[in-house]
Amino acid sequence: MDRGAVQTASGDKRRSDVPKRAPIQSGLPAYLNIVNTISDRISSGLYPAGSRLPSESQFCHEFAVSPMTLRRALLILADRGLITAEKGRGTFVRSLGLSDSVFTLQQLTGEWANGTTQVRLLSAATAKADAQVAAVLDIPPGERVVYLRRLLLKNDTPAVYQTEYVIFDPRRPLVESQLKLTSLHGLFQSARGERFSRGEVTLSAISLDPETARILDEPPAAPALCLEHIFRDSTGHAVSWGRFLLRSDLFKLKARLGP
Amino acid sequence: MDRGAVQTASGDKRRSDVPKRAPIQSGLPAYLNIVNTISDRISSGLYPAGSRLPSESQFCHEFAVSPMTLRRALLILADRGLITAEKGRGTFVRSLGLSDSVFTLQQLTGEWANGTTQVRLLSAATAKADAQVAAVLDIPPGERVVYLRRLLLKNDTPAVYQTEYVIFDPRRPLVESQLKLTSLHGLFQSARGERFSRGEVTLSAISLDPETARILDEPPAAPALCLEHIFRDSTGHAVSWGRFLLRSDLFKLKARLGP
DNA sequence: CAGTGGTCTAGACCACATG
DNA sequence: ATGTGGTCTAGACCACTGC
Repeated sequence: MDRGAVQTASGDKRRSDVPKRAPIQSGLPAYLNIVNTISDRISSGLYPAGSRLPSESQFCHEFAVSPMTLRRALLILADRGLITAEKGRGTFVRSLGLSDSVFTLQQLTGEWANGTTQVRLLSAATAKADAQVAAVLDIPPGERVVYLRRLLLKNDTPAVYQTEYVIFDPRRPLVESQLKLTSLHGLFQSARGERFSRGEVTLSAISLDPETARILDEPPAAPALCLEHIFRDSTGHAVSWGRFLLRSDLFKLKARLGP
Repeated sequence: MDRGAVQTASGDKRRSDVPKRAPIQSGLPAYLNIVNTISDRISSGLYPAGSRLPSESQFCHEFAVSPMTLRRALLILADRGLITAEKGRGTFVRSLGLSDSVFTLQQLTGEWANGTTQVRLLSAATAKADAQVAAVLDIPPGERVVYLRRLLLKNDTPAVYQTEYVIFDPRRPLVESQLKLTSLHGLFQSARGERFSRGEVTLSAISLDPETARILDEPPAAPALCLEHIFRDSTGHAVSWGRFLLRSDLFKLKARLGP
C-alpha cells in the first residue's frame, strides 16, 4: 500500500483517492469477523486443540488488518478461554475443561425479572446483633441491626426465601428504601440503595430447616441453593449480610463451554 | 509534539531524539496503571455510581497516552462490569448488583488440585443405554455405552462422587485414556481426551440418595452440589454425560463484586 | 540470531447523541 | 455543530523464546 504520503497536521480530508478498507462482512466490525472466523476454525477442528496458531503477522496478512486490530481479536479469544498466547513462543489452542465453566446469576434474574414475580416482605424489625451477626458485620455485639425477611413468588409459588441483616444507620435511611423493594429486579440489580461498592457472594447447597421448608412449600430437609452475600460500602465496612435460599427445583445455573 | 516528520518506509531507528514514554509506575504496562487508577477512583467514591466519567480525550491528556491505550483500559473496566460506555453520550460508572456475580469452577480445582487428592475408579463397564441415557446422548436405546463411577478423596475423606456415561466408539479408544485418569487435574482440566470442543454444564442442589450418601460418608438425604455435564465433539454430537456430586460441607463457590 | 507476542503511538473516519 | 464513544491504521520498540 503506497499511501505513506505525509498527512498534514490540519484536517486533510481528501481520502477519496485512497482505497477504503476491505468490505466488512455483514456489517460487523473487522475484529469481530476475525474472532468469529478463528473461532469457527477452532471448533471445526481446522486448528486442533493444542496446536499453534499462525503468527500474528501471518494473520495480519490474511485478514488485511493492522496488528492492533488482529491483536484485539486474539485478546477476545484469549478472554473467552479459547486460546492462550505465550510470549516468544506463539499462540495455542486451549483444550477446554470443566474448570473453565463460568456461572452467572444474570440467567436467574433474566428468567425471573418479568411481571409474574412478586416480592413479599414477611417481616422487618430492628434487633440487637447477636454474636454471629456482630462478627460478620464487624460491629459490637448488641448493636442495633435491621432484620429483614422476604419471600419471592413466581406465579404464586414460593421460590426464594431471603433473610438479611442491615446495619442500622440513622443518618442514612437505608431502611426506608429497602422496605419499598417490591420488585425482584430491585433486589438483585442495584439493591442496597446503590451505595455499596464491594461485596462477596458465596454459593452452596444446604438442607432446608423445617420452618423455611414450610415457607417455601417444600418437604422438610429439602435441598436448596444458598446464596450468601455480604455488601460493603466504599470504605470496606460491611453494610449488610444475608442469604437467599433458592428452591432447588426452580433454580439451576447453566454454563456453556467452547465456541 | 512536533514529530510529524515523515517516517520513511525503511526501518528508521533514530528515535533517541524523541521523548520516551512517560515513566511507568511499578513496571506495569500503562493500560494496567490506568485500569487500577480509575478503579481506585470508583471504589473510593471519587467517581460515584451512575456518574459520567471524563471523556476519553480528557483521560488521554491526563494519563498522557494515545487513544488506543486509554481505550484498552476502559474496555477492561467495562469487561469487569465497573463501567458502561454509551456511544455518543459518555462512559458511566455502573452500580453493581447481585446478578453481576460470576462463579468459576477454577477455585474448586485450585484448592483441590494439589497432591493430597486422589481419584479412585469405583467401576467401569460397558452397558446398553437405557431410555434416559439414549435420549441425552442422542443415540438409539440399547446402544453400547461405557459407565464410569469415580470417587475423589481429599485427605482420605470422600469428597466427590462422579458418574459418567461415555459413548462407546471402537475407532477411538476413549476408554483407555479415560480409565487412566487418576488425577483430579486430569478430570477437570482437559479431560475427555481433549477431543471435545463444546459442552454444557449445569449446577444445582440435590439431596443425596442413600447409596451415594454412604459412599460419600454423609448422612442420608444430605444436601450436595450437583454438577451435570454434557461434552460434545466438534460435530456437536454428545460424547459423554455425567455428573459430579460435591459434598456441600467441602465445596462452596465464591464470587467477588466490585473493584 | 530471527521470530513471536506485548505494548504503544498519533493520528484518522465513522455513527451516534445532544443542544 | 459539537462532542462522544467505536473502530482502525501503519508502523514502532521491547522482552522473550528458540535455534
